[in-house]
Amino acid sequence: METPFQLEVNIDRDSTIPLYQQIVDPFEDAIAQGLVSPGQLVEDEISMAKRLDVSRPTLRRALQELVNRGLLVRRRGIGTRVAPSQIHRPVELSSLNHDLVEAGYTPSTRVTSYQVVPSSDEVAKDLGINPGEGTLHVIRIRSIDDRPLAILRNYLPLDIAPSWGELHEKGLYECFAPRDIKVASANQTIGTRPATEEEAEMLKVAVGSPVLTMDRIAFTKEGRVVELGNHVYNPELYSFRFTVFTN
Amino acid sequence: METPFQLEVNIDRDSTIPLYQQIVDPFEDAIAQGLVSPGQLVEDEISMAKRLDVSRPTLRRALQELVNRGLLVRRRGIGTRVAPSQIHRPVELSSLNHDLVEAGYTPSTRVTSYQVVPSSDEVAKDLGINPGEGTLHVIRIRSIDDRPLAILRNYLPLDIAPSWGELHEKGLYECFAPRDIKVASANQTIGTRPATEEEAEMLKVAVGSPVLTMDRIAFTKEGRVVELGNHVYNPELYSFRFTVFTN
DNA sequence: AAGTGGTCTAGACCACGTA
DNA sequence: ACGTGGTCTAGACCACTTG
Repeated sequence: METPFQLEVNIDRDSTIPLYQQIVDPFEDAIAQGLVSPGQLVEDEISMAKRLDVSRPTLRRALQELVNRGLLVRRRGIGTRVAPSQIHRPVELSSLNHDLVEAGYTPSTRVTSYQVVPSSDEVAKDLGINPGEGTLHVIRIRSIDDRPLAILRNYLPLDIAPSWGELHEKGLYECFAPRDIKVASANQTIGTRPATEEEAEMLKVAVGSPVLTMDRIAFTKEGRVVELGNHVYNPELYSFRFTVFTN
Repeated sequence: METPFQLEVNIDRDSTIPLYQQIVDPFEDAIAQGLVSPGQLVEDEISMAKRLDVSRPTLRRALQELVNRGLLVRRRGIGTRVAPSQIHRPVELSSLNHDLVEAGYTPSTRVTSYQVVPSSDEVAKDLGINPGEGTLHVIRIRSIDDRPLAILRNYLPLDIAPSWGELHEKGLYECFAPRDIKVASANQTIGTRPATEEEAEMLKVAVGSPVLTMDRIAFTKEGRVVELGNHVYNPELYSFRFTVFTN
Protein backbone atom coordinates (compact mmCIF):
# COMPACT_ATOMS: atom_id res chain seq x y z
CA MET A 1 0.00 0.00 0.00
CA GLU A 2 1.43 3.26 -1.09
CA THR A 3 0.22 6.51 0.41
CA PRO A 4 -0.49 9.02 -2.30
CA PHE A 5 0.67 12.62 -2.11
CA GLN A 6 -2.05 15.13 -1.30
CA LEU A 7 -1.42 18.68 -2.39
CA GLU A 8 -2.28 21.19 0.35
CA VAL A 9 -3.82 24.28 -1.16
CA ASN A 10 -6.53 26.74 -0.32
CA ILE A 11 -8.62 27.61 -3.33
CA ASP A 12 -9.72 31.23 -3.41
CA ARG A 13 -12.88 31.44 -5.47
CA ASP A 14 -12.92 35.23 -5.33
CA SER A 15 -9.47 35.51 -6.86
CA THR A 16 -9.09 36.60 -10.48
CA ILE A 17 -6.57 33.79 -10.87
CA PRO A 18 -8.21 30.80 -12.57
CA LEU A 19 -8.89 27.85 -10.30
CA TYR A 20 -6.74 25.48 -12.34
CA GLN A 21 -3.84 27.94 -12.07
CA GLN A 22 -4.30 28.00 -8.30
CA ILE A 23 -3.61 24.28 -8.40
CA VAL A 24 -0.84 24.23 -11.00
CA ASP A 25 1.42 26.79 -9.33
CA PRO A 26 1.51 25.32 -5.82
CA PHE A 27 1.93 21.84 -7.27
CA GLU A 28 4.89 22.99 -9.30
CA ASP A 29 6.38 24.60 -6.21
CA ALA A 30 5.82 21.46 -4.15
CA ILE A 31 7.77 19.45 -6.70
CA ALA A 32 10.50 22.07 -6.99
CA GLN A 33 10.88 22.22 -3.22
CA GLY A 34 10.98 18.47 -2.88
CA LEU A 35 7.81 18.26 -0.78
CA VAL A 36 6.98 15.35 -3.01
CA SER A 37 9.53 12.90 -4.37
CA PRO A 38 10.10 11.95 -7.99
CA GLY A 39 8.21 8.80 -8.81
CA GLN A 40 5.82 9.25 -5.91
CA LEU A 41 2.18 8.35 -6.36
CA VAL A 42 -0.28 11.24 -6.44
CA GLU A 43 -3.83 11.29 -5.14
CA ASP A 44 -6.30 10.21 -7.81
CA GLU A 45 -8.16 12.92 -9.65
CA ILE A 46 -11.64 12.07 -8.39
CA SER A 47 -10.67 12.32 -4.73
CA MET A 48 -8.56 15.38 -5.32
CA ALA A 49 -11.36 17.19 -7.11
CA LYS A 50 -13.72 16.37 -4.24
CA ARG A 51 -11.21 17.38 -1.60
CA LEU A 52 -10.36 20.71 -3.22
CA ASP A 53 -14.01 21.25 -4.08
CA VAL A 54 -13.54 21.85 -7.78
CA SER A 55 -15.10 19.98 -10.66
CA ARG A 56 -13.26 17.10 -12.21
CA PRO A 57 -12.70 18.85 -15.58
CA THR A 58 -11.15 21.80 -13.77
CA LEU A 59 -8.81 19.58 -11.79
CA ARG A 60 -7.97 17.61 -14.91
CA ARG A 61 -7.03 20.80 -16.66
CA ALA A 62 -4.53 21.57 -13.90
CA LEU A 63 -3.06 18.07 -13.97
CA GLN A 64 -2.84 18.11 -17.77
CA GLU A 65 -0.86 21.31 -17.59
CA LEU A 66 1.61 19.66 -15.24
CA VAL A 67 1.86 16.68 -17.57
CA ASN A 68 2.59 19.04 -20.46
CA ARG A 69 5.43 20.52 -18.47
CA GLY A 70 6.86 17.08 -17.87
CA LEU A 71 6.27 17.19 -14.12
CA LEU A 72 3.65 14.46 -13.87
CA VAL A 73 3.20 11.12 -15.58
CA ARG A 74 -0.28 9.66 -15.86
CA ARG A 75 -1.30 6.14 -16.89
CA ARG A 76 -4.81 4.97 -17.41
CA GLY A 77 -5.79 2.29 -14.97
CA ILE A 78 -2.65 2.93 -12.94
CA GLY A 79 -2.59 6.43 -11.55
CA THR A 80 -0.59 9.63 -11.50
CA ARG A 81 3.02 9.92 -10.44
CA VAL A 82 5.58 12.67 -10.15
CA ALA A 83 7.94 12.35 -13.09
CA PRO A 84 11.43 10.92 -12.54
CA SER A 85 13.69 13.71 -11.35
CA GLN A 86 15.91 13.53 -14.38
CA ILE A 87 13.17 14.90 -16.54
CA HIS A 88 12.70 18.00 -14.45
CA ARG A 89 14.25 20.81 -16.32
CA PRO A 90 12.95 24.19 -17.34
CA VAL A 91 11.34 24.21 -20.74
CA GLU A 92 11.21 27.95 -20.46
CA LEU A 93 12.56 30.38 -22.93
CA SER A 94 16.01 30.60 -21.50
CA SER A 95 17.04 34.07 -20.59
CA LEU A 96 20.74 33.99 -19.86
CA ASN A 97 20.29 36.36 -16.96
CA HIS A 98 17.53 34.25 -15.50
CA ASP A 99 19.51 31.06 -15.91
CA LEU A 100 22.47 32.49 -14.03
CA VAL A 101 20.41 33.89 -11.20
CA GLU A 102 18.69 30.53 -10.83
CA ALA A 103 22.08 28.89 -10.63
CA GLY A 104 22.98 31.18 -7.77
CA TYR A 105 25.37 33.47 -9.61
CA THR A 106 25.11 37.22 -9.83
CA PRO A 107 25.86 38.20 -13.39
CA SER A 108 26.86 41.71 -14.40
CA THR A 109 26.22 43.39 -17.71
CA ARG A 110 28.13 46.09 -19.51
CA VAL A 111 26.60 47.95 -22.43
CA THR A 112 29.42 48.53 -24.88
CA SER A 113 27.39 49.92 -27.74
CA TYR A 114 23.96 51.58 -27.83
CA GLN A 115 22.90 53.32 -31.01
CA VAL A 116 20.01 53.82 -33.37
CA VAL A 117 20.94 52.64 -36.83
CA PRO A 118 19.05 52.40 -40.12
CA SER A 119 17.89 48.85 -40.57
CA SER A 120 19.37 46.62 -43.24
CA ASP A 121 16.98 44.84 -45.57
CA GLU A 122 17.33 41.63 -43.62
CA VAL A 123 16.83 43.16 -40.19
CA ALA A 124 13.88 45.21 -41.46
CA LYS A 125 12.26 42.09 -42.85
CA ASP A 126 12.61 40.21 -39.60
CA LEU A 127 11.43 43.13 -37.46
CA GLY A 128 8.54 43.86 -39.80
CA ILE A 129 9.54 47.46 -40.50
CA ASN A 130 10.56 49.29 -43.65
CA PRO A 131 14.17 48.95 -44.79
CA GLY A 132 16.17 51.94 -43.62
CA GLU A 133 13.81 52.65 -40.77
CA GLY A 134 15.59 53.15 -37.47
CA THR A 135 16.25 50.33 -35.04
CA LEU A 136 18.15 50.19 -31.78
CA HIS A 137 21.33 48.17 -31.96
CA VAL A 138 22.77 47.16 -28.62
CA ILE A 139 25.89 45.24 -27.76
CA ARG A 140 26.33 43.98 -24.23
CA ILE A 141 28.92 41.86 -22.48
CA ARG A 142 27.65 39.65 -19.74
CA SER A 143 30.19 38.59 -17.14
CA ILE A 144 30.29 36.55 -14.01
CA ASP A 145 32.94 37.34 -11.42
CA ASP A 146 34.57 39.57 -14.04
CA ARG A 147 34.87 36.63 -16.41
CA PRO A 148 33.18 37.51 -19.72
CA LEU A 149 30.60 34.90 -20.51
CA ALA A 150 28.81 36.15 -23.56
CA ILE A 151 28.54 38.87 -26.15
CA LEU A 152 24.91 39.82 -26.66
CA ARG A 153 24.09 41.71 -29.85
CA ASN A 154 20.49 42.77 -30.35
CA TYR A 155 18.30 44.71 -32.75
CA LEU A 156 15.18 46.12 -31.09
CA PRO A 157 12.09 47.99 -32.34
CA LEU A 158 12.35 51.66 -31.34
CA ASP A 159 8.90 51.89 -29.75
CA ILE A 160 9.75 49.35 -27.09
CA ALA A 161 13.47 50.04 -26.81
CA PRO A 162 14.84 50.08 -23.26
CA SER A 163 16.99 52.95 -22.07
CA TRP A 164 20.72 52.63 -21.66
CA GLY A 165 20.32 52.69 -17.89
CA GLU A 166 17.70 49.97 -17.83
CA LEU A 167 19.89 47.64 -19.82
CA HIS A 168 22.68 48.03 -17.32
CA GLU A 169 20.50 47.01 -14.43
CA LYS A 170 18.27 44.36 -15.86
CA GLY A 171 18.00 41.60 -18.41
CA LEU A 172 16.43 42.50 -21.71
CA TYR A 173 13.17 40.72 -21.00
CA GLU A 174 12.82 42.44 -17.64
CA CYS A 175 13.08 45.75 -19.47
CA PHE A 176 10.10 44.71 -21.58
CA ALA A 177 7.87 43.95 -18.58
CA PRO A 178 6.98 47.57 -17.66
CA ARG A 179 6.03 48.09 -21.31
CA ASP A 180 3.57 45.21 -21.12
CA ILE A 181 5.63 43.23 -23.58
CA LYS A 182 5.85 39.55 -22.83
CA VAL A 183 7.97 37.28 -24.97
CA ALA A 184 5.96 34.14 -25.66
CA SER A 185 8.11 32.19 -28.09
CA ALA A 186 11.35 32.39 -30.02
CA ASN A 187 13.07 30.67 -32.89
CA GLN A 188 16.63 29.84 -32.04
CA THR A 189 19.55 28.53 -34.03
CA ILE A 190 22.61 27.25 -32.24
CA GLY A 191 25.92 26.71 -33.96
CA THR A 192 29.63 27.14 -33.53
CA ARG A 193 32.58 28.76 -35.29
CA PRO A 194 36.05 30.06 -34.46
CA ALA A 195 36.11 33.30 -32.49
CA THR A 196 36.93 36.42 -34.46
CA GLU A 197 39.68 38.68 -33.20
CA GLU A 198 37.18 41.11 -31.76
CA GLU A 199 35.14 38.37 -30.07
CA ALA A 200 38.24 36.70 -28.69
CA GLU A 201 39.33 39.94 -27.10
CA MET A 202 35.92 40.63 -25.58
CA LEU A 203 35.50 37.09 -24.24
CA LYS A 204 39.17 36.73 -23.25
CA VAL A 205 39.60 33.55 -25.23
CA ALA A 206 42.11 32.60 -27.91
CA VAL A 207 41.50 33.84 -31.43
CA GLY A 208 40.05 30.98 -33.47
CA SER A 209 38.97 28.96 -30.44
CA PRO A 210 35.43 27.56 -30.64
CA VAL A 211 32.57 29.81 -29.54
CA LEU A 212 28.89 28.94 -29.31
CA THR A 213 26.59 31.11 -31.40
CA MET A 214 22.88 31.57 -30.88
CA ASP A 215 20.66 33.52 -33.23
CA ARG A 216 17.21 34.30 -31.97
CA ILE A 217 14.05 35.93 -33.15
CA ALA A 218 11.56 36.47 -30.35
CA PHE A 219 7.79 36.92 -30.55
CA THR A 220 4.92 38.01 -28.34
CA LYS A 221 1.87 35.83 -28.04
CA GLU A 222 0.29 37.83 -30.84
CA GLY A 223 3.22 37.12 -33.12
CA ARG A 224 4.89 40.50 -32.98
CA VAL A 225 8.69 40.43 -33.32
CA VAL A 226 10.29 42.17 -30.36
CA GLU A 227 13.92 41.11 -30.53
CA LEU A 228 16.60 39.94 -32.90
CA GLY A 229 19.62 38.48 -31.20
CA ASN A 230 23.05 37.36 -32.37
CA HIS A 231 24.83 36.02 -29.36
CA VAL A 232 28.26 34.51 -28.81
CA TYR A 233 29.15 32.43 -25.76
CA ASN A 234 32.34 31.17 -24.19
CA PRO A 235 31.74 27.40 -24.27
CA GLU A 236 33.88 26.88 -21.17
CA LEU A 237 31.35 28.86 -19.16
CA TYR A 238 28.05 28.23 -20.89
CA SER A 239 26.13 25.55 -22.71
CA PHE A 240 22.51 25.15 -23.74
CA ARG A 241 20.45 22.76 -21.69
CA PHE A 242 16.81 22.11 -22.39
CA THR A 243 14.11 19.51 -22.54
CA VAL A 244 12.26 18.71 -25.72
CA PHE A 245 8.97 16.93 -26.05
CA THR A 246 7.50 15.02 -28.96
CA ASN A 247 3.98 15.52 -30.24
CA MET B 1 -15.26 42.26 -43.63
CA GLU B 2 -12.87 39.42 -43.51
CA THR B 3 -13.94 35.93 -44.48
CA PRO B 4 -12.81 33.44 -41.87
CA PHE B 5 -11.16 30.15 -42.75
CA GLN B 6 -13.38 27.11 -42.35
CA LEU B 7 -11.62 23.81 -41.85
CA GLU B 8 -13.08 21.09 -44.03
CA VAL B 9 -13.11 17.85 -42.15
CA ASN B 10 -15.35 14.85 -41.71
CA ILE B 11 -15.63 13.69 -38.15
CA ASP B 12 -15.81 9.93 -37.75
CA ARG B 13 -17.57 9.20 -34.50
CA ASP B 14 -16.89 5.47 -34.78
CA SER B 15 -13.15 5.95 -35.02
CA THR B 16 -10.95 5.16 -32.04
CA ILE B 17 -9.15 8.45 -32.70
CA PRO B 18 -10.40 11.12 -30.30
CA LEU B 19 -12.62 13.77 -31.85
CA TYR B 20 -10.29 16.60 -30.91
CA GLN B 21 -7.43 14.77 -32.58
CA GLN B 22 -9.54 14.41 -35.73
CA ILE B 23 -9.63 18.20 -35.79
CA VAL B 24 -6.05 18.94 -34.74
CA ASP B 25 -4.34 16.81 -37.37
CA PRO B 26 -6.16 18.10 -40.47
CA PHE B 27 -5.86 21.66 -39.21
CA GLU B 28 -2.13 21.21 -38.80
CA ASP B 29 -1.93 19.79 -42.30
CA ALA B 30 -3.97 22.66 -43.72
CA ILE B 31 -1.52 25.14 -42.24
CA ALA B 32 1.51 23.14 -43.34
CA GLN B 33 0.15 22.87 -46.89
CA GLY B 34 -0.67 26.55 -47.06
CA LEU B 35 -4.42 26.01 -47.48
CA VAL B 36 -4.73 28.81 -44.96
CA SER B 37 -2.39 31.79 -44.82
CA PRO B 38 -0.43 32.98 -41.81
CA GLY B 39 -2.35 35.74 -40.05
CA GLN B 40 -5.64 34.67 -41.56
CA LEU B 41 -8.78 34.83 -39.45
CA VAL B 42 -10.28 31.51 -38.40
CA GLU B 43 -13.95 30.68 -37.94
CA ASP B 44 -15.10 31.38 -34.38
CA GLU B 45 -15.33 28.44 -32.04
CA ILE B 46 -19.10 28.54 -31.53
CA SER B 47 -19.87 28.29 -35.25
CA MET B 48 -17.16 25.75 -35.82
CA ALA B 49 -18.41 23.49 -33.03
CA LYS B 50 -21.92 23.68 -34.45
CA ARG B 51 -20.74 23.08 -38.02
CA LEU B 52 -18.58 20.08 -37.12
CA ASP B 53 -21.25 18.86 -34.71
CA VAL B 54 -19.02 18.54 -31.69
CA SER B 55 -19.43 20.19 -28.32
CA ARG B 56 -17.73 23.47 -27.63
CA PRO B 57 -15.34 22.04 -24.98
CA THR B 58 -14.22 19.39 -27.43
CA LEU B 59 -13.56 21.92 -30.15
CA ARG B 60 -11.80 24.19 -27.68
CA ARG B 61 -9.54 21.34 -26.71
CA ALA B 62 -8.50 20.96 -30.33
CA LEU B 63 -7.89 24.66 -30.79
CA GLN B 64 -5.95 24.87 -27.52
CA GLU B 65 -3.68 22.12 -28.72
CA LEU B 66 -2.92 24.12 -31.86
CA VAL B 67 -2.26 27.20 -29.75
CA ASN B 68 0.17 25.19 -27.62
CA ARG B 69 2.03 24.21 -30.76
CA GLY B 70 2.30 27.83 -31.79
CA LEU B 71 0.11 27.40 -34.86
CA LEU B 72 -2.85 29.53 -33.75
CA VAL B 73 -3.13 32.80 -31.89
CA ARG B 74 -6.31 33.56 -29.94
CA ARG B 75 -7.44 36.84 -28.40
CA ARG B 76 -10.51 37.29 -26.29
CA GLY B 77 -13.02 39.56 -27.93
CA ILE B 78 -11.05 39.47 -31.18
CA GLY B 79 -10.93 35.98 -32.58
CA THR B 80 -8.57 33.28 -33.69
CA ARG B 81 -5.85 33.68 -36.30
CA VAL B 82 -3.22 31.49 -37.87
CA ALA B 83 0.12 32.42 -36.31
CA PRO B 84 2.60 34.48 -38.35
CA SER B 85 4.59 32.16 -40.57
CA GLN B 86 7.90 32.89 -38.91
CA ILE B 87 6.77 31.10 -35.81
CA HIS B 88 6.03 27.85 -37.61
CA ARG B 89 8.80 25.52 -36.83
CA PRO B 90 8.81 21.98 -35.52
CA VAL B 91 8.95 21.81 -31.74
CA GLU B 92 9.51 18.12 -32.12
CA LEU B 93 12.26 16.15 -30.62
CA SER B 94 14.70 16.58 -33.45
CA SER B 95 15.89 13.37 -34.91
CA LEU B 96 18.78 14.12 -37.21
CA ASN B 97 17.59 11.57 -39.70
CA HIS B 98 14.11 13.02 -39.72
CA ASP B 99 15.41 16.57 -40.08
CA LEU B 100 17.45 15.67 -43.11
CA VAL B 101 14.68 13.75 -44.82
CA GLU B 102 12.34 16.70 -44.24
CA ALA B 103 14.92 18.95 -45.83
CA GLY B 104 14.87 16.74 -48.92
CA TYR B 105 18.21 15.06 -48.39
CA THR B 106 18.82 11.34 -48.26
CA PRO B 107 21.26 10.68 -45.45
CA SER B 108 23.24 7.48 -45.15
CA THR B 109 24.45 5.86 -41.98
CA ARG B 110 27.46 3.66 -41.33
CA VAL B 111 27.76 1.68 -38.13
CA THR B 112 31.45 1.76 -37.21
CA SER B 113 31.16 0.13 -33.82
CA TYR B 114 28.56 -2.15 -32.30
CA GLN B 115 29.36 -3.95 -29.07
CA VAL B 116 27.96 -4.89 -25.70
CA VAL B 117 30.10 -3.42 -22.96
CA PRO B 118 29.87 -3.39 -19.17
CA SER B 119 28.32 -0.11 -18.08
CA SER B 120 30.38 2.45 -16.25
CA ASP B 121 28.98 3.86 -13.01
CA GLU B 122 27.79 6.98 -14.79
CA VAL B 123 26.13 5.20 -17.69
CA ALA B 124 24.51 2.70 -15.33
CA LYS B 125 23.11 5.50 -13.22
CA ASP B 126 21.61 7.27 -16.22
CA LEU B 127 20.20 4.08 -17.73
CA GLY B 128 18.84 2.93 -14.40
CA ILE B 129 20.72 -0.39 -14.39
CA ASN B 130 23.38 -1.86 -12.12
CA PRO B 131 26.99 -0.77 -12.67
CA GLY B 132 28.79 -3.34 -14.74
CA GLU B 133 25.59 -4.63 -16.29
CA GLY B 134 25.81 -4.91 -20.05
CA THR B 135 24.74 -2.12 -22.40
CA LEU B 136 24.93 -1.76 -26.14
CA HIS B 137 27.41 0.85 -27.28
CA VAL B 138 26.99 1.98 -30.84
CA ILE B 139 28.96 4.41 -32.91
CA ARG B 140 27.54 5.59 -36.20
CA ILE B 141 28.64 8.08 -38.79
CA ARG B 142 25.89 9.88 -40.63
CA SER B 143 26.75 11.32 -44.00
CA ILE B 144 25.09 13.16 -46.77
CA ASP B 145 26.41 12.84 -50.28
CA ASP B 146 29.43 11.08 -48.76
CA ARG B 147 30.16 14.11 -46.61
CA PRO B 148 30.32 13.08 -42.95
CA LEU B 149 27.88 15.16 -40.99
CA ALA B 150 27.89 13.72 -37.52
CA ILE B 151 29.34 11.11 -35.22
CA LEU B 152 26.58 9.50 -33.20
CA ARG B 153 27.63 7.63 -30.07
CA ASN B 154 24.89 5.91 -28.11
CA TYR B 155 24.41 3.68 -25.09
CA LEU B 156 21.22 1.60 -25.25
CA PRO B 157 19.46 -0.79 -22.87
CA LEU B 158 19.95 -4.36 -24.04
CA ASP B 159 16.29 -5.34 -23.96
CA ILE B 160 15.34 -2.80 -26.61
CA ALA B 161 18.60 -2.75 -28.52
CA PRO B 162 18.24 -2.68 -32.31
CA SER B 163 20.18 -5.11 -34.45
CA TRP B 164 23.20 -4.09 -36.47
CA GLY B 165 21.20 -4.37 -39.66
CA GLU B 166 18.34 -2.24 -38.43
CA LEU B 167 20.68 0.56 -37.49
CA HIS B 168 22.10 0.61 -40.99
CA GLU B 169 18.71 1.05 -42.57
CA LYS B 170 16.86 3.28 -40.16
CA GLY B 171 17.22 6.03 -37.62
CA LEU B 172 17.46 5.00 -34.01
CA TYR B 173 13.94 6.06 -33.14
CA GLU B 174 12.50 4.16 -36.09
CA CYS B 175 14.18 1.07 -34.72
CA PHE B 176 12.29 1.59 -31.47
CA ALA B 177 8.89 1.77 -33.13
CA PRO B 178 8.40 -1.99 -33.75
CA ARG B 179 9.27 -2.54 -30.06
CA ASP B 180 6.48 -0.22 -29.00
CA ILE B 181 8.99 2.22 -27.59
CA LYS B 182 8.11 5.85 -28.16
CA VAL B 183 10.47 8.58 -27.09
CA ALA B 184 8.41 11.29 -25.41
CA SER B 185 10.99 13.73 -24.11
CA ALA B 186 14.71 14.25 -23.83
CA ASN B 187 17.15 16.41 -21.97
CA GLN B 188 19.72 17.89 -24.28
CA THR B 189 22.89 19.83 -23.68
CA ILE B 190 24.53 21.61 -26.58
CA GLY B 191 28.08 22.88 -26.47
CA THR B 192 31.22 23.16 -28.52
CA ARG B 193 34.89 22.23 -28.32
CA PRO B 194 37.84 21.61 -30.63
CA ALA B 195 37.67 18.36 -32.58
CA THR B 196 39.87 15.55 -31.34
CA GLU B 197 42.17 13.82 -33.78
CA GLU B 198 39.84 10.88 -34.11
CA GLU B 199 36.78 13.07 -34.58
CA ALA B 200 38.55 15.27 -37.09
CA GLU B 201 39.42 12.24 -39.16
CA MET B 202 35.91 10.82 -39.05
CA LEU B 203 34.26 14.13 -39.90
CA LYS B 204 36.95 15.17 -42.38
CA VAL B 205 37.55 18.47 -40.65
CA ALA B 206 40.77 20.01 -39.31
CA VAL B 207 42.02 18.85 -35.93
CA GLY B 208 41.07 21.44 -33.34
CA SER B 209 38.41 23.08 -35.49
CA PRO B 210 35.11 23.75 -33.67
CA VAL B 211 32.57 20.94 -33.52
CA LEU B 212 29.07 21.04 -32.06
CA THR B 213 28.41 18.57 -29.27
CA MET B 214 25.03 17.37 -28.12
CA ASP B 215 24.50 15.13 -25.13
CA ARG B 216 21.08 13.64 -24.78
CA ILE B 217 19.16 11.45 -22.41
CA ALA B 218 15.84 10.31 -23.84
CA PHE B 219 12.73 9.14 -21.99
CA THR B 220 9.47 7.41 -22.74
CA LYS B 221 6.23 8.94 -21.53
CA GLU B 222 6.50 6.81 -18.41
CA GLY B 223 9.95 8.15 -17.64
CA ARG B 224 11.99 5.17 -18.71
CA VAL B 225 15.44 5.99 -20.10
CA VAL B 226 15.86 4.48 -23.55
CA GLU B 227 18.89 6.25 -24.95
CA LEU B 228 22.06 8.02 -23.96
CA GLY B 229 23.66 9.99 -26.75
CA ASN B 230 26.97 11.80 -27.15
CA HIS B 231 26.94 13.32 -30.57
CA VAL B 232 29.40 15.44 -32.50
CA TYR B 233 28.43 17.52 -35.53
CA ASN B 234 30.28 19.31 -38.27
CA PRO B 235 29.05 22.88 -37.77
CA GLU B 236 29.46 23.67 -41.44
CA LEU B 237 26.75 21.16 -42.24
CA TYR B 238 24.49 21.20 -39.22
CA SER B 239 23.07 23.54 -36.61
CA PHE B 240 20.29 23.24 -34.07
CA ARG B 241 17.09 25.09 -34.88
CA PHE B 242 14.09 25.03 -32.63
CA THR B 243 11.28 27.06 -31.17
CA VAL B 244 10.94 27.63 -27.46
CA PHE B 245 7.85 28.74 -25.60
CA THR B 246 7.47 30.48 -22.28
CA ASN B 247 5.07 29.29 -19.60
C1' DA C 1 -25.32 45.69 -27.46
C1' DA C 2 -23.24 42.02 -29.73
C1' DG C 3 -19.68 38.88 -30.49
C1' DT C 4 -15.49 36.84 -29.18
C1' DG C 5 -12.65 33.68 -26.34
C1' DG C 6 -11.88 32.07 -21.05
C1' DT C 7 -13.51 29.55 -17.11
C1' DC C 8 -16.27 26.22 -14.70
C1' DT C 9 -19.77 22.76 -13.69
C1' DA C 10 -22.16 18.00 -13.12
C1' DG C 11 -22.44 14.09 -15.07
C1' DA C 12 -22.04 10.40 -18.59
C1' DC C 13 -19.59 6.74 -20.84
C1' DC C 14 -15.36 4.40 -22.24
C1' DA C 15 -10.58 2.06 -22.20
C1' DC C 16 -7.10 0.23 -19.60
C1' DG C 17 -4.77 -2.34 -15.89
C1' DT C 18 -5.11 -5.00 -11.64
C1' DA C 19 -6.99 -8.30 -8.70
C1' DA D 1 -15.38 -6.40 -10.52
C1' DC D 2 -13.20 -2.34 -9.50
C1' DG D 3 -10.52 1.77 -9.73
C1' DT D 4 -7.83 4.48 -12.65
C1' DG D 5 -7.38 8.06 -16.20
C1' DG D 6 -9.43 9.56 -21.16
C1' DT D 7 -13.16 11.51 -23.77
C1' DC D 8 -17.33 14.07 -24.50
C1' DT D 9 -21.53 16.69 -23.63
C1' DA D 10 -24.84 20.83 -22.81
C1' DG D 11 -24.98 24.68 -20.77
C1' DA D 12 -23.80 28.54 -17.64
C1' DC D 13 -21.42 32.75 -16.56
C1' DC D 14 -17.61 35.93 -17.17
C1' DA D 15 -14.08 39.25 -19.42
C1' DC D 16 -12.61 41.60 -23.22
C1' DT D 17 -13.11 44.21 -27.71
C1' DT D 18 -15.60 46.50 -31.18
C1' DG D 19 -19.51 49.12 -33.06
